[in-house]
Amino acid sequence: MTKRKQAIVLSRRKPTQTRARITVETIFEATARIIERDGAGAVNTNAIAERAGISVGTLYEYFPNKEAVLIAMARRQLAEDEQVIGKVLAEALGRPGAPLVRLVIQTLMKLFRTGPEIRRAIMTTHISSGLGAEHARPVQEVAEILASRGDRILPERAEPIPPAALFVLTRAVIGVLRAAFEEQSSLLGRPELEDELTALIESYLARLRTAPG
Amino acid sequence: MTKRKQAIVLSRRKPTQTRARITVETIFEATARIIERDGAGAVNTNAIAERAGISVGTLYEYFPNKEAVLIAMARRQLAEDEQVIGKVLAEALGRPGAPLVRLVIQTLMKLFRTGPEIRRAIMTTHISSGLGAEHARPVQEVAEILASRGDRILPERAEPIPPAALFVLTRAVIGVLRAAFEEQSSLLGRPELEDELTALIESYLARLRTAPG
Amino acid sequence: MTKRKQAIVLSRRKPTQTRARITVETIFEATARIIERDGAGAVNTNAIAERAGISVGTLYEYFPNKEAVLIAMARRQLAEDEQVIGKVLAEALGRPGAPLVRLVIQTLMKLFRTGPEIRRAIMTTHISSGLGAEHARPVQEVAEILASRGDRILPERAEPIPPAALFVLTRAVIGVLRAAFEEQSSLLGRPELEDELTALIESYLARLRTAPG
Amino acid sequence: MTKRKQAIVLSRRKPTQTRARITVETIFEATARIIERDGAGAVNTNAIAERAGISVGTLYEYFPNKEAVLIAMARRQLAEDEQVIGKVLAEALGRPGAPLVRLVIQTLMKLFRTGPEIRRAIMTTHISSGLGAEHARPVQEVAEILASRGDRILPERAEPIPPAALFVLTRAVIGVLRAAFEEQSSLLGRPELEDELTALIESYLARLRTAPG
DNA sequence: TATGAATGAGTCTTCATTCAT
DNA sequence: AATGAATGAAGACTCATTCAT
Repeated sequence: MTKRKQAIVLSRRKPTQTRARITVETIFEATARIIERDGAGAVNTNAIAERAGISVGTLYEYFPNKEAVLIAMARRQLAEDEQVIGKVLAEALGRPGAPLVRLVIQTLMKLFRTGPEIRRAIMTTHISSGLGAEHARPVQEVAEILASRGDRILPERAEPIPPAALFVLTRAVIGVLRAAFEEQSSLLGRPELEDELTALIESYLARLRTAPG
Repeated sequence: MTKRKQAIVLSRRKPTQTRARITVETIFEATARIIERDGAGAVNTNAIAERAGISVGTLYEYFPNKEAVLIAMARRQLAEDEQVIGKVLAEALGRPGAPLVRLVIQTLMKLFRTGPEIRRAIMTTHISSGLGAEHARPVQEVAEILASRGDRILPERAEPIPPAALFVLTRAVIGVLRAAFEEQSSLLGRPELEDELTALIESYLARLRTAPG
Repeated sequence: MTKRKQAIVLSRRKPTQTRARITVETIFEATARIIERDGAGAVNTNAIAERAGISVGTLYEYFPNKEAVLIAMARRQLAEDEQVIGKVLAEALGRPGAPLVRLVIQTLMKLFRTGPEIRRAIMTTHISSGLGAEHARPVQEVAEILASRGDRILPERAEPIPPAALFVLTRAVIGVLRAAFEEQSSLLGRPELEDELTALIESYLARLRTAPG
Repeated sequence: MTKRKQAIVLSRRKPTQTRARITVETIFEATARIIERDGAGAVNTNAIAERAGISVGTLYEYFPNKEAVLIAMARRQLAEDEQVIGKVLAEALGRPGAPLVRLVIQTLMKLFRTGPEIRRAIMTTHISSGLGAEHARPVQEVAEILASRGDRILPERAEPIPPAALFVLTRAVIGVLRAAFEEQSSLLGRPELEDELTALIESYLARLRTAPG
């Protein structure tokens, strides 16, 4: 019995996981499309399953409940955001003189511009589920990198940026962007917003540089 | 019949309006308590009516649908916020040397700290209903006042603050505060947050002062 | 049609093989544990298979449907009960002067006391499936033995005990015990119950002895 | 649909409590008919509502959940049983020389004979819900009356019947009857069953009369 | 104006059963 | 023989809204 069981586990492992990933992806895709076409209110498990071309039962094989689908989507989105920003940052850090803050903000703006409806819907669930803190992770990550690279960003400052400053820095950025897309502000596409947001952060960083530790 | 009806309406107008205001207030109060005690998910018209001590029918006499209740609450909250901030600002402007920005931020922080659950719930509906822009009104108002009082806030600047700058300014502030309470950050009660947020705004204002129009 | 009702075929494969018997036993064991831990409502084929360490498919290889599992369990339990009582009876009959009725009742009480939840659940299904008559078989068997041994139990009586009397006798005993454990009566563990039940049967037997055939 | 609506209109005219009673009765009636026609497994809230000519919502206005409907039915049945038996008993006690035990058993048999499917279904739920003890109430009541009327039933006995004896007495009777209808025994309609059950109880009572307190 | 019983479409979720591997 | 992912019908329950009184 034990022998057979182990053999099966080993042999089925790979194909199962690949198929699972595909199914999950299909579910996310279906959910996104529903939000896009009919609004967040139209999201329900039956609709998701139908659009995904699977049965509700299968959906529930992958997620314990409806909320879990949205949370997983939010997390995946956040992880993707992190990746994108990380890549931009890495590239910029390797290029002396690159406008770091502006680049990051540009990247964030681009992210927020694509599929804002979907982003809003999944993030709302995410926050409602008490997972709001995860929300700022992509920017937080960047901020931490910038903070640790004090020699480049804040050359005159030896001490690390205090937590409150980091919090303000990151939440200010995403707060402005969130507001812009929540309000469907016409500024979202415009360079002024990018300029001002960059100015906000840079002036703050300049202050941090000279502020008493 | 019509004649008499009108006469009655005219004669009862004032008491009726007072009663209406009381009923509306009772509905708001009931809704707030439900959110507070059982979460936003427990809010439904029957529950509101029951807790308010009225019938669902009456509720629908005052509001066309459930969403309208939440929107009205959000608007009232926003109006109240405006009042509070306006008062603080007026007082501060009358007192030369008062730390305007800090005072406003302190006031905002206090507002966000009280009944965060309720605030979040009604604001979420508000935003979902596409009314997100109203959301920033209290701060916007202040910002506009400050901007128009350029002589005091931005003495060296003649031109009005551009819209994008105003947007960034206001949304950064509420974005930070929103994040703090959505994430239930321990920073919410602490003076560091106030300090850093004040610093953020003041450094930005300083930059605006000297920036090319 | 997902939930296809099949004709009652009690088992698909004959457990002639040792492995088959082990698998069936494992299924019973798993079912019993689920009832014990989470109640009869938690019994479902997927859960049984999972806990039994087999796949649902395998379960369906041994039983045509869920109901069949419970019925088979009930029957096995009943057969076990019969065995136990038969052994007690045989031993008592070989020992002149042994309190037959009391011994049987003691044995029955002990049986009902162990795993009452499981017993109830499987017996309920058993009865619902119209197999209630089998339910009294262990006691019936005993009663028939006693009846046939009229010379010892009812010495003055030549004729066999009529069916109605046998029915009343047997069902009264199991009825009292069933009630005791269904009502979770505190009497279940007490000697008074045993005494009174013995008295009930003995007084009835005494009457039968003298009653007109 | 129109038909139903009118019926509702008519019933709405009556006082609230009367209407409620009627609705509850309609729900019970519908449930009983479903059990009768399609078995206990066919009972579901939508079916009940449909057959009752009301909406599911209305059903849930009267009962918190499906189980509650069955429990309420069981309780009403039990109360009715009590009433019937009480009446028979009162009448018999007023008539010296009346065969009390036999009359009660006759009455019980008649009760068990009518609508056995329904009785079984609602009583099964009742027991599953841990309310099994209520199940014996009608007979218990009678037994207590008989016990307190010791002068008539057990003239030589001064002390009250001990609880265990009462338990055995009552559960034996309902146990036999329950078995008879659960097994759909052909004895249910026959006088032999009545005779033997009466004999069982009377011989036990005779023993109790002379037994040491 | 107020009432609140009634409505019923809509949602989530479960689970017995199948079948391709 | 065994597997277990997939199925999808079914069912419990909710709640925004209406309307006759």
